[in-house]
Amino acid sequence: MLVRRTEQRQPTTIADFGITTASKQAVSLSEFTYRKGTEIFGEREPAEHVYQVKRGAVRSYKLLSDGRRQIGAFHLTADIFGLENGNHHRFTAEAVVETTVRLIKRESLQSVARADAVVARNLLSMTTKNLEHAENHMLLLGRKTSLERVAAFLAEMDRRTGADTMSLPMSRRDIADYLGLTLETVSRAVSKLHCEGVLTFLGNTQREIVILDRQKLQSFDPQN
Amino acid sequence: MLVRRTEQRQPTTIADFGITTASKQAVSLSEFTYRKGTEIFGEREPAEHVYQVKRGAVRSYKLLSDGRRQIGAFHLTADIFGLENGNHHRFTAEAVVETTVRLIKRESLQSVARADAVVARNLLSMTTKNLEHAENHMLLLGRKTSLERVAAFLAEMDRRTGADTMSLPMSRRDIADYLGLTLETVSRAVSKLHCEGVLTFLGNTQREIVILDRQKLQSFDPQN
DNA sequence: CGATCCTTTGAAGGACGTCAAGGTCTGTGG
DNA sequence: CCACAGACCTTGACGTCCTTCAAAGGATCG
Repeated sequence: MLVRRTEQRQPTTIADFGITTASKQAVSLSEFTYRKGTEIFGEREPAEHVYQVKRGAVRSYKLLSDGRRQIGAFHLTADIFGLENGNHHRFTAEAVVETTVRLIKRESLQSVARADAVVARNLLSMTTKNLEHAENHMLLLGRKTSLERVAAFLAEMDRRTGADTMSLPMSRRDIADYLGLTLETVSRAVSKLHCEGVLTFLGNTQREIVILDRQKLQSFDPQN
Repeated sequence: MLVRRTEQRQPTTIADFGITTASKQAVSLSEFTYRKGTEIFGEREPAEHVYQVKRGAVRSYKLLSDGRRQIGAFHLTADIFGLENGNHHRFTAEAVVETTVRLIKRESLQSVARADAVVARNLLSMTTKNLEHAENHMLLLGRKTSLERVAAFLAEMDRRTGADTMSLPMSRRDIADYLGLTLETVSRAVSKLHCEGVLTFLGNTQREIVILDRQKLQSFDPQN
C-alpha cells in the first residue's frame, strides 16, 4: 500500500473523540492518509483504533459470501467511525476518495473512559447516534420505494454537507449499495428528480449536485 | 384499557437491568400486564420507563405516513426494551400476545448509572447489542432474498428460544413487517422450507414449529 | 488520444407484491 | 355439541417495480 504517513500530535482535536474534560493525559493522536479505494480496516479484524475523518469520505460495509454488499454508513469530515465496544470491527471500512483520518488507540480511549464519566457518557452518546441512524435506515431498506430512498439519501447528504451545493464523493454503485438498490435504479431515480426540477448538476460531472427545491425533495419522504 | 396492575418489589431482578453492584438503593420495580395488541409506548413519546419482558412478546416498530410498517425487533422473555439515551422513544412498542413486563423508571436507572460506572458500562453494552442487531438487519433488508430472510428469521428465533420446538407468538404479518416482505411471501417461503424438510409443524397451528435440519437452515444464510 | 471507468438509457426478465379464493383454527353463543 | 363469525394462513393468477443485460455516451487519466 502506497500510503503517506504523517505522525503528529494534534492535541486540539482530542475533543472530537469525546474527550472534553481534564483528561489531558497523553492520548497519542496520529494521522494517516488512505488512497481512494483502500481498506482502512476489515470486518472481524481486532479493533485497535478509533478513527475520525479529517478530509475525504469513508464507507462502512458488510459483504455476503457471493459479493452482495450493504453499506451501513458513509463517514464524512469530522465523523467518528470504527468505534467498537467489543474487540472486533463489525464492518469493513474503505476510503471512498483519498482520505485523511485521525487515529486514537482504542485502549487509551477506553482507559480514559474508565476514569472519566463524561468521556464514558460521550461514548454511549455516539453509539446511540449510530443506533438511531441504523434504525432509520432499516425503515428505508425495508419499506421505502426506490425514489423515496434516493430522495432520502440526497436529503441526508444535503443536511450533512450543510452547503448550497454538494459534491458527492461516492459512485452510483456506492449509493446503490447503501440504499439496497442497483446502480441503474439509482441513476433512474436521480434522472427523475432532475426532470422534476428538484435538483440540477454543476460542471461536467454528475456528482456535483445542487438541490433546487428542498421542500419538494422533502415531499418524497413518507416518514411523518 | 383493561389491564391488570400488580405493584410489587422484585429486588432479585434489578440485576437484569444491568444493576449488578452495591447500588442497592431503592430502585422501584413494578410489573404491568398488557393484553394482546395493546400499545406499551408510542414513538416520540417521552421515555419514562425502561422495560423487561417477564412473559410474552413485544414488537417495536416505526410507521410511514401511509401505514407501511417496519418492525425493528421482537423482544422475548428477559429482553430489555425501551432503553433510550435521549428523552423520547424512537419506536412504538406493542404486546404481540398478553405480556407481562417489569418496569423501572428511566431516571432512576440513569441516576444509578451516574453513580456506578459498572451500570453505565452495562448501558453501553446493551446499546451496542441493539446496534449490532440493527446492523445485521440492515444487511438482511438491503441484500437478502425472501427465502434467505425467512430462514434467517427462523434461525434467529430458534437460537433465541433455545428449545427443540418453538412457538412463534407473532403472526405472518408481523414476520413480514420485520423482514420487509408481505405476509404472502413469508408464507410461501415457510412452505418451501417445509417442503424441503427443513422444518415441520406441531399440533394444529402453523406457529408451533420444529426445526428438523439446523444445518440445512444454516445453508440458506449467505452471510459468511 | 486511446484506455478505462462511470453514468445513462432502453429492453427484457424475474422476484416479489397484489388480488382473490378457499381452508383452518378459535371463540362464542345457541 | 353444533353453528357461526372472525382472524389467520395458504395457494394461485396476475401485475409491477426493480433487476439484469446490453449499448452507447461522457469523464478522467495516462
